[in-house]
Amino acid sequence: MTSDKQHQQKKTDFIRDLVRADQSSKRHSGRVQTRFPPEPNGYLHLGHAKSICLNFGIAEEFGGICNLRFDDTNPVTESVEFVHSIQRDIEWILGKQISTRPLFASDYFEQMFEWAVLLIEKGKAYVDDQDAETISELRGNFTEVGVDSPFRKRTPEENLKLFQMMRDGDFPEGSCVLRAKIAMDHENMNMRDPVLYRIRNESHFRTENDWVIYPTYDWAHGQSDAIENVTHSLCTLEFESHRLLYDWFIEQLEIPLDKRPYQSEFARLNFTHTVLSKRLLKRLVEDCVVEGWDDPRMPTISGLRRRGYPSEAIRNFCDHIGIAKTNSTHEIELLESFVRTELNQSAQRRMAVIDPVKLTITNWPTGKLEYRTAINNPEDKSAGTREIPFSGNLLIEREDFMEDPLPKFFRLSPGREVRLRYGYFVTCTGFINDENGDLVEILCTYDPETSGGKAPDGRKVKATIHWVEEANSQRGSVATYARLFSSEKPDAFDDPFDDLNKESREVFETATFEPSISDVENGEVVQFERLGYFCRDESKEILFHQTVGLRDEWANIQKRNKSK
RNA sequence: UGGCCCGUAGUUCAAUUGGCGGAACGCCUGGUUUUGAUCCAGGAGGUUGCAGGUUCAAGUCCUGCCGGGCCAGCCA
Repeated sequence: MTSDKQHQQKKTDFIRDLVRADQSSKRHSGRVQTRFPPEPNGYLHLGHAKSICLNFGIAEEFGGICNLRFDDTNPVTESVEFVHSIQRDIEWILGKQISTRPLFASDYFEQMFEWAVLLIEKGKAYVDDQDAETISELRGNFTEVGVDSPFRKRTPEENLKLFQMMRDGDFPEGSCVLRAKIAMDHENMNMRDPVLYRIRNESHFRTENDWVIYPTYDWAHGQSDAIENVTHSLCTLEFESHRLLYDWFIEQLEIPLDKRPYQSEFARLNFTHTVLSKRLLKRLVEDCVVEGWDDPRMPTISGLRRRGYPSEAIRNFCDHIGIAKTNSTHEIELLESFVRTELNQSAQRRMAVIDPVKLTITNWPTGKLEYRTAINNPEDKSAGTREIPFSGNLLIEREDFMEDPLPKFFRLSPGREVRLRYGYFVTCTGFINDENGDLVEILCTYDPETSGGKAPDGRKVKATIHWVEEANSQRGSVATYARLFSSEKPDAFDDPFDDLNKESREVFETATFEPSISDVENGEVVQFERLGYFCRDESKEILFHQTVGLRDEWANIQKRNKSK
């Protein structure tokens, strides 16, 4: 972590270099202001986390502010539900409240209308009566120039009158639009007379029925930045070719130099084994592949929060990956390693057996129950200790026993001695299978001299396994998770859903826990020793979601053997 | 097909702006360990997309190629 912090201090990505240069050359009088501009039409995901850390981070580093602005220019898809979820997710990612109140592009509708009027007066915009299909056809393509609309030469007076009529609701939806008058033969397609306003007879979640014309994103975005005094308008690579258009608007509207936002573009975040497009995420929810936007398998902020990811880990991850213009896909393992680093420090340890099988200590005094002392967090002595009941009737992980042990399998098998964590050394003397040949019980003897897990004669065991005392155990469920998509790049499939991993969730409904599990609060993450980190669900019953597993050398050995 | 952007280790980023190509994660080996975890030490991994050019010196500057991304919504 130290090396990361050092790295961060001298970190110079191309955007910070630019901001630093602008600040020292006194552009905008040295002021730095950014913004995070989501559209309230869906839930935030990991890609947004990168942008949130960037925008709020730069504002903080350079002594400026970063506003949350909702780009609510399309009443068809947006709703107040998303406003709330977005705000909550941002504050969770940031680990603190946003210091400024949220802003809305819809608050600037009147100003944008006036600017559109100005453009018309300058002869730089016109009302076009062509339908959407015709406009598209006449726009041309990469090799052919576009063709002027027959309505392109309408006079400013006529356009002014028609635009006012559009606003007044005199025309049906789709009958006309307001277009910028730039150049139909421009090599940049975005400059071929883009649409500025369209008619939508829809109620907007904030302006309600005040408007029937709505600005397009292209028309609204740069001007919203200018209104808010944004100095550095940071966005993803796909808006690179729009920058020319945004600058053209600002120039035409004669926005003063010190109020002009300057756009820089960075690569969006991608991960292996998942998708990060709103469209596909929405489909996962609607097709019931997952159980909602906050399903622990979703790469949404709410999904990760439910799964137990610490926001600190996400922030550290974003700091670590930096920003660049190279399209890139990160290994999801890298994020997970940040999660482990964080949780290893903070999570209390508990014992749980998620796939239990009986272990009976045959030489244990009948009816005897004793308590063993366990350390809550070896990385944090202040977390203290707790007492765990122990007897001759235990449950252990089915995985921790093999009748015929594979090479390098160190755990229990007939004749072998292992340590029960915080308990005693036990030696397997036998096992019982049912009529189907399935293991139902393991028989052991214990060595009373090894109380606390140490042998006075100094003999060693190769494995320590976890356990739960049966009579005093708590019962509940544990869900473990695997990748939602099997391949590294599901986007490479014609339909990424063909790559869905059908076994992305496994629920252990007969999981057992040590009694102190009831102290774990909803939403809290604990480490189940030797299993991984698990987050308690908000539900009343005992239910844990696997946050991330521990690094697992045994699993690596098995994987290697398989591929041989 | 036109325009714009991007190519450095398996992955993601560095390289004091033209001066001996490094780090993190992953992988491998060893040590420590009452979690096969953590922690510690070490290792493998590179023709800097390719070919020219400028220069005492090029990952960095120039030219050409190759590969990838984005743009032809009244989505954002």
